[in-house]
Amino acid sequence: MSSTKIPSLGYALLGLLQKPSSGYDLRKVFSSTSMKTYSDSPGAIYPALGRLEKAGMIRGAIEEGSGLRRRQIFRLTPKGLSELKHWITRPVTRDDLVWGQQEIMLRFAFCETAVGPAAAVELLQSLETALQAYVAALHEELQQMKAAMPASARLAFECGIRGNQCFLEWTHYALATYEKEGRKKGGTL
Amino acid sequence: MSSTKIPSLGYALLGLLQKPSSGYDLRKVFSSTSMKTYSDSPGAIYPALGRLEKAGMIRGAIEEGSGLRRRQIFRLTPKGLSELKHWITRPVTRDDLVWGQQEIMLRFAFCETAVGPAAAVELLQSLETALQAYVAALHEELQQMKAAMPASARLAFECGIRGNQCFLEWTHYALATYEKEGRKKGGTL
DNA sequence: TATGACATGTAATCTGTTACATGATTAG
DNA sequence: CTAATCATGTAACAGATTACATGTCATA
Repeated sequence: MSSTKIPSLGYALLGLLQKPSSGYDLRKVFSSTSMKTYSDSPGAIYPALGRLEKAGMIRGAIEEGSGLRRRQIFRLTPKGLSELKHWITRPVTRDDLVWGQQEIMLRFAFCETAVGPAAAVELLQSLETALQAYVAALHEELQQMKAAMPASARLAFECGIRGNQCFLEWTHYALATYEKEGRKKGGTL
Repeated sequence: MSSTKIPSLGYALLGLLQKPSSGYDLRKVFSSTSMKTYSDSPGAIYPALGRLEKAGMIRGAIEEGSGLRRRQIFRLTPKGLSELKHWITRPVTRDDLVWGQQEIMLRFAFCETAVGPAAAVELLQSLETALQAYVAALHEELQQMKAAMPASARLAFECGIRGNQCFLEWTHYALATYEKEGRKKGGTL
């Protein structure tokens, strides 16, 4: 629907802004904890927030009078929440896998709070399907090329296959976890 | 030694140029096979080759008279080979792990042909050490945070841990493979 | 009053993406 | 002759990195 392309960092910010935060808060999330893959530099985050605000995805309000220096607190707009949901719920493609789990995991991590547990299960199923095909294709590629590769190159390739296989097993584990949760709460999937 | 910073794509090109190739050859490597993570667009590769040539890492020579259109074949210079070796053999840091296996695997894949099998074993050992510490740290972080996380966020975190654990197991497998190779050839490690 | 943490931003530079432009050679 | 493939590039733009600049507040 919206034609503006949002880079990965933008979606990370949208997801985190489900809880209203200042730019500084967001930087701390990126610099501490996991998510260190995203830059915590102000030169990345403040311009990104500016772009999101201009696109109407978030709205900043200066927090007054709380003693400290002026802090601008950003919140998701309805449009921003909608965009976040679209990004999360779209099916997993081969390209998503080629270009690293990073972004898929971000989608999954935000899924439950932004869309709901049922969407998390759907995302996992989509991921499972895509991974099965991808792992099979990688196996085939290895068979065709392994004769012409030096040992280290072959091992590096095998590492990629194992990583994706591990990822696939994780989807089973995650689905089983949701099934258990579902039974406990008696929800309809 | 050399002060110019080379981005990941630059090292990928240096590694591939162990076999002299044209820009077009390199693009095909990126677009087909694995390594799809690197862009195959001419706007990325030709400028990158130009920078490497200006830095004295590679040298291009126009291939004449072979019937086709002029093709420029690039070769590693001694300086370029030295830079490649330095990049491959430097110890694996925590940051290398945080920022994805991608680049480490590239180093490993080129290791055997650029430096030799003994260096591959050293790289694997360095990687193993770094991974053990990293996995332990991730486990600890999970323990501290799991109470405050929604299920999907916790599962996403666990996915990261499992992935690194799988990666660690791969290093054992790869080391075992090299040990076997070493015994077969009677080399001294 | 000086230091450090809080908090926000800008400017220069580099790299990558997208899209376009060019030209040679080969297959139909 | 025309289209596709080989082969190389450029230009405009978006986004990230790095480094710098600014200013508040608490505390030692």
